Amino acid sequence: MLTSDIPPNQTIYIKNLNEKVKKEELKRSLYALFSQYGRILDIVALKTAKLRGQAWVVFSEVPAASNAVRQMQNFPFYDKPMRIQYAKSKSDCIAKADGTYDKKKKQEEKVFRESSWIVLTEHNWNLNFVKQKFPWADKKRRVDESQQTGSANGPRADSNGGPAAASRQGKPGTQEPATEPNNILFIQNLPYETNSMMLELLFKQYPGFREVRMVEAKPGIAFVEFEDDSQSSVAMQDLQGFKITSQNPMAISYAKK
DNA sequence: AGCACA
Repeated sequence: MLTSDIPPNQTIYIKNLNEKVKKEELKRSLYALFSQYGRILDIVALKTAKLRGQAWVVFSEVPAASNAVRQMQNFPFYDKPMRIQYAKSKSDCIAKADGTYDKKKKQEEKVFRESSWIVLTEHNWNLNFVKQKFPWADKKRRVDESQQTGSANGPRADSNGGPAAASRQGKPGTQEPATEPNNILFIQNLPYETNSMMLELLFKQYPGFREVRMVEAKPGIAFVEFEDDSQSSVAMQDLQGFKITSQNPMAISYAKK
């Protein structure tokens, strides 16, 4: 997501902070620095591997956040220029005040994120493993596939893991796939327990994602809609063969028109 | 680089 695409939020997200500064000191300094823009309701800073060097400052009003984003952009702070954006989501302290905070839902999301992280890790591990072992096979497969599907994208540089079909084996129950590109993808061979949230998590990382539709009457299949054919094709190539469970490589084709 | 609320 382009940073300019993030809608205004009363919380700002700051990165490129000096990681050596202790958490409490960091919060105090951020407070001192940013309270000139408005009332600060909360500051969140964690020092976990993933979150160090970042902080969230929650203002009571959006305009305060806007001014802070603009005016403190690149401000040298403990010898490093701050990089400031709007936060991508609402802070818990706001949601709690709103009454929109839902502890149960949050917990579910967290559990799910953790489990899908494992799946993703496993997925990428498989890919990298296969790529190292059989680079020729991987390349060949990709060429074959892009010809076969008539995709406009063709083989492309791997960014976050590359195509997923490395370990695709037989496709039980696969019907004759539609070969004509479509902005809607047809997913088969999903494990029974798949829900739309899981699929959304996988597919929404690709640009143009619109929605997941599952067919309650028919477990194991789903439709995933993108804005256009080329965007659906990218997702298809990348997630082809993705295993939600080790038994279930996804079989992705274009939906029939 | 990295978007959370221990």
